[in-house]
Amino acid sequence: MRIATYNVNGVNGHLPVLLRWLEETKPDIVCLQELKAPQEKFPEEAIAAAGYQAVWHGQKSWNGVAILSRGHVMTEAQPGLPGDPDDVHSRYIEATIEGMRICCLYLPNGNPFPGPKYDYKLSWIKRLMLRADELLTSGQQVLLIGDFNIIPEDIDVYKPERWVNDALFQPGVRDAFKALVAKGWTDALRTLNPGEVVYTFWDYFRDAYGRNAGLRIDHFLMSPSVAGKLKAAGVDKHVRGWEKSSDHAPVWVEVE
DNA sequence: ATGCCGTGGAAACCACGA
Repeated sequence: MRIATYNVNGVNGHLPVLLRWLEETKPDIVCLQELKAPQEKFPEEAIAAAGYQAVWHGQKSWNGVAILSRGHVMTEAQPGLPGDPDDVHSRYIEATIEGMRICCLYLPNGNPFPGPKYDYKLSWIKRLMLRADELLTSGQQVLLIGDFNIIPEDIDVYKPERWVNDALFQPGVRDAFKALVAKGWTDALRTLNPGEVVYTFWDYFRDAYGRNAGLRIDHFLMSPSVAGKLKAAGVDKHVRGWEKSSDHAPVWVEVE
């Protein structure tokens, strides 16, 4: 089974690229982030015509997340990350597919650092870690998937020294990612590509993609029972080179 | 060293992204 994640940077603005990629790679499960569309403007019909059932949590202008399933029953969809009833951002949705709890997340960017946006990022991470603890102790098969807006290590950014003041590269958020791994979550891309440069995002300007000046910020974290079935992981890097592409590339894993 | 590009929504610019 192939599971993928893709920050689409506007699900309607980049719909042709999304549909082309779905047709080309036909993943079984897809997590989408940055829909940038209100609930009623999600392109449900086009996604259905491509063969996918969908659940989503939209928001006007910004954020927005979705889970797509191709030929596998999707149940118990639950939007929202617990822990703060005042948080109105659409950044999190869970659903169950084939016995796996799929958690699709779009973690706050947090820039500029320091500041209230970075504080929001830290508080959001705290809530995510509480939910992650719950899911891990439940013993079920769980995947935390999406745009974490965290650069885990120096190898995950083209020039680490340029990112030391950036919210994506602060010790505070990198330590949180490390803590999740230490608790038993497997970083699928890093585990299957040890010591290799693997990017998932390239800026639109300065020909970042052409220069391969990228970041690894889209991640799969797997609970032990799923990690044991992990067979492959990679990035559909060529999609970033398509006309009218998102600034992220799709990322995928294969599980038994 | 830097939103240099791009999206969405409102208003012919602004907020936001990483």
